[in-house]
Amino acid sequence: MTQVTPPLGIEGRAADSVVATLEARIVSGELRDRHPLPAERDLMEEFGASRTVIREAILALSNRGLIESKPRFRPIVRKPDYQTVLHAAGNIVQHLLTEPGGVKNLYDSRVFIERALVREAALSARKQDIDDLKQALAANKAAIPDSLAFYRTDVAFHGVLYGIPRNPIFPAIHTGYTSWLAPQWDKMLRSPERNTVNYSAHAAILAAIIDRDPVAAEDALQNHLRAAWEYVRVTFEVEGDDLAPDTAPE
Amino acid sequence: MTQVTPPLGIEGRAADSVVATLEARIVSGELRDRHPLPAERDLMEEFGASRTVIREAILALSNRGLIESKPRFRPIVRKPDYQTVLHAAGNIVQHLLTEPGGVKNLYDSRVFIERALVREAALSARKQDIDDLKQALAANKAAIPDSLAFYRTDVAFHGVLYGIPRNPIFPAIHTGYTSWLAPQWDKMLRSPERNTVNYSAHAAILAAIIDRDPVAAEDALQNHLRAAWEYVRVTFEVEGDDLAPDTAPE
DNA sequence: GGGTCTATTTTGGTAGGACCAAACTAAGTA
DNA sequence: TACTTAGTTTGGTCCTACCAAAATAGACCC
Repeated sequence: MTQVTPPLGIEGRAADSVVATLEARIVSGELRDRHPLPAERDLMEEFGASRTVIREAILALSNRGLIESKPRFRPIVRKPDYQTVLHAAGNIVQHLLTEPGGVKNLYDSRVFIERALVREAALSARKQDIDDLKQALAANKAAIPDSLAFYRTDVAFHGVLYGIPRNPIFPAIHTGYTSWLAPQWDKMLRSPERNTVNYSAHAAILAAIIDRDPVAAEDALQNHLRAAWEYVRVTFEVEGDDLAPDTAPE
Repeated sequence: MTQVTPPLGIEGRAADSVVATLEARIVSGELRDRHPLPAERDLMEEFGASRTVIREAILALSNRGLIESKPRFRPIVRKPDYQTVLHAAGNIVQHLLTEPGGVKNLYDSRVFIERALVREAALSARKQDIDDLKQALAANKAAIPDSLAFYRTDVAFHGVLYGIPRNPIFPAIHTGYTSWLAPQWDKMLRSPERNTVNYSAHAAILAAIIDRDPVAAEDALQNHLRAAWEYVRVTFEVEGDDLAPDTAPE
């Protein structure tokens, strides 16, 4: 009845302006991080929009990672960081991993990155970095009997490598890799024997870094990750060879 | 009035099941790529859900990149690929770039990746790769007088590097970099003189690759990108020094 | 017959109202 | 002060209605 339908011509969707405004408020801090979003009914009053539009906007923000929206709870504002980006990408990555060669591609990219990381570490790691690696390695060694703890220290050790470039993008990538590849990794059988092998590999990498030998570091890292891949591959017959994308007969 | 409110207890949001089903149909190909999605009213009949729920699901899929939804047009199905991931991340990346040091961080990560890429190229580029690089370089040279065309061939040259590992993730990363950094890049003044400098840098990189000299290739690449950064920095006083995040006074 | 203009039907976008159940608050009680 | 409970938000879902733009069908002309 009381249908006005404003301009609309150039506007596009009405929810977009709401999204943009809320987005700006979140990044500006006007809507504080970790705080709840105003109630939908308040927002619709403020924006003069219907609840439909407000909900649509909230949903969009939620899907973009700017808002954390649990089932029946008040949405929580999440100021975006490098972590958020990876989180947003996560959904789609899951699909890609199911495709033939998907896991291999992702793993290979990880190997590629980490090869460059250890090389960088060997060339320009600071004393602090070396100390961090030593500490992570020690924790790694101590956790050999406990496979679950070992996994955590394993991740932490690699995480130190991602921190060396002093670029927040790399730690985000690291958590991306670990979370995305975790499902594959979790299937892997763990044992103290296996842990010992991995610990030795870590030790070799660190030794090469301390020796300032980028080639040795890169080799050690590559051997380490390649061996790990072979281990999961032969154990579970994951798809994908060294180079061939592998024709998985549907 | 006719309110039933089914189980709901464990279900969570009703749209989720719709999202999951449509998601499965898209990846399975039942909903074909590049084809329009069924009408909302058809979907609500099929799923026995209200239009609200269907729209919510469509919006979610759209924000995840599985659907391309233009203002008033029928949504188009987009089977996810490595490109989609980057696209989905794009929105948030934009915000991060506005923060102090954001552009620098992203650019540095690009330098890091490409250093590793040219290194890899020098070590294991195939004849085909070399030929592609030669061809891209020739196009680059021919485009020196035309700055716009030069930019395109510039991007293409770097793109060849991203293709060498034969991993579809890298080309996706490349388009991510180019699209995300494009706004900064576009502000840069272009000129045949500047183009000549960049062309020479490309030539040096290729020469080092052909010589199978990874160190020289990496150096050439690093010099090239660092010079390019310096150029835009001094021209527009972009925030960010070599290491210091730099306090940009608002 | 093929192409162009027009009337009709579809379809997405938005509004507004209603209801439920879970979450939240506040009052009241032990 | 701590716990219970009644009342009040608030998010989730459904429904009906309407508009305008898009898609389609049909009439029309060349």
